[in-house]
Amino acid sequence: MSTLLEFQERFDLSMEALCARMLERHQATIRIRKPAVAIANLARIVETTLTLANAKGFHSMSLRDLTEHTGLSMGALYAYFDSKDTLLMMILGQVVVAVEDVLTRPPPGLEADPAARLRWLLETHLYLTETMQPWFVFAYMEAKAFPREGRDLAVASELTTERLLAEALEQGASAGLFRVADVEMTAALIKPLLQDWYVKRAKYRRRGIAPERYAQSVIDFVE
Amino acid sequence: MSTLLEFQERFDLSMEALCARMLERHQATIRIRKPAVAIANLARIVETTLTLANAKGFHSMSLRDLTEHTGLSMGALYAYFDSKDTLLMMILGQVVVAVEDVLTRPPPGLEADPAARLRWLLETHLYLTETMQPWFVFAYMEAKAFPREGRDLAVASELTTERLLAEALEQGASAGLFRVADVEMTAALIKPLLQDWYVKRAKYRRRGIAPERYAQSVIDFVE
DNA sequence: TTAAAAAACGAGCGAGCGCTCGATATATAA
DNA sequence: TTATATATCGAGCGCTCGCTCGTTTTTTAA
Repeated sequence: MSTLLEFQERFDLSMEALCARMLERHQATIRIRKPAVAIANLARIVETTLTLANAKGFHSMSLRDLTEHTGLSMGALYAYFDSKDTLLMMILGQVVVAVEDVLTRPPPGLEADPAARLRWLLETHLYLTETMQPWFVFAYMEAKAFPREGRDLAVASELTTERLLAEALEQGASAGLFRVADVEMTAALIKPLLQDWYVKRAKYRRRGIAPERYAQSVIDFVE
Repeated sequence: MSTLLEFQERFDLSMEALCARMLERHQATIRIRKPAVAIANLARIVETTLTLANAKGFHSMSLRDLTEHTGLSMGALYAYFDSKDTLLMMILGQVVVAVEDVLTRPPPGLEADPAARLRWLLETHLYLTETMQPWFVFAYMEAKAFPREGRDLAVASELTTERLLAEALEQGASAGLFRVADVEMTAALIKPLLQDWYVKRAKYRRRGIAPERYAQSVIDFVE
């Protein structure tokens, strides 16, 4: 059992770190040559996009809104992406990469203990989505507006998470530790509990529920 | 314990019935005088709007898309609503009315049995959202794009559902029937399970899970 | 100090949007 | 049949959108 702070020390998911990785992944399209400048402006662009898009939808956010709130001009924005859809895909891509990086690399020593493995998975998922909350809300809410390629990516990423859950349950069930009638169905019921944490974040904040507390509630609920 | 079919016999939630009620509620704005004509065209408009908006978002659906798929002209559409936002509000309003009609009127005899009351609530919620699935997906996904008035309505409707759940849990807890540490938290955790049914309907359909089966799973999970 | 490279600027483009309105077609009743 | 009420039509208006590109400003290095 660990805490959100411990998680955030292990993984650097700050806006700067995420935008640095974003820059690497999109060197081909980004026309800005100096990394320091590129990362700083990317951070402003992404920050603003997440705020505006999560408030009223990506499609309803115009690029003129974006120029106003970032202080960058139309032309400057297009040095960082070559279309509005590309901007969307850059953000979505970073969410998928983060899920890959964090969730598919459990710390060693968990293979033997199914209960601990499941607990680690639930907890880590909650801490990840807590740290990158606006990113995950964006990916979840804009999913249907993604271009084809992006929708496939989002669906694949969703399935990865659900498979990780199912595997952990399966291991516990065959070790005789869990009583689960239907592994897939149980995994399918856990997923919305994890999603609700970031989609309805305001609801839980209003009630003063900390991420550690929610993690414990979900673990209790599942066990 | 009842079935989806029994539910659908008790409540007429067919497209025609819903559009008939819609016509009553919007006599002031709808310029068509003959009910038969109005209901038939409303049905086509709403059906198409739900399909297109749920596929790519209400904002991305243009009124020209709507003319193509309904066979009605631009001018004809504006005999049924006076703005695109009004169309959105008409659909949302009908969802709210349906929730009011169905969920706040439990059959008599349940007051004494908290377990049965909770079971009825979960089951009825699932059957309602199953019957009006595209309507509920629409209300859920477009919520943030609603005009102010609409967002308030949606939030109020959400709270009603959560309060009904909390009340049922509360009654069971104080009767000593349920062991619930935190009534509000438990209600907050049940909500996403009910929502997942209609939001991710395709996932459950792919797995061949019937609404009765899901209802039973949620009831088991909760109990 | 100066010339080249890098970054930012923002008016203007064509396209598509929500919406209007005078003309037209259809149904109803005299 | 004719007159009136009802319903439908769709070109066109003003506007905002995503995006471009010639120009200007800032940074870098000789």
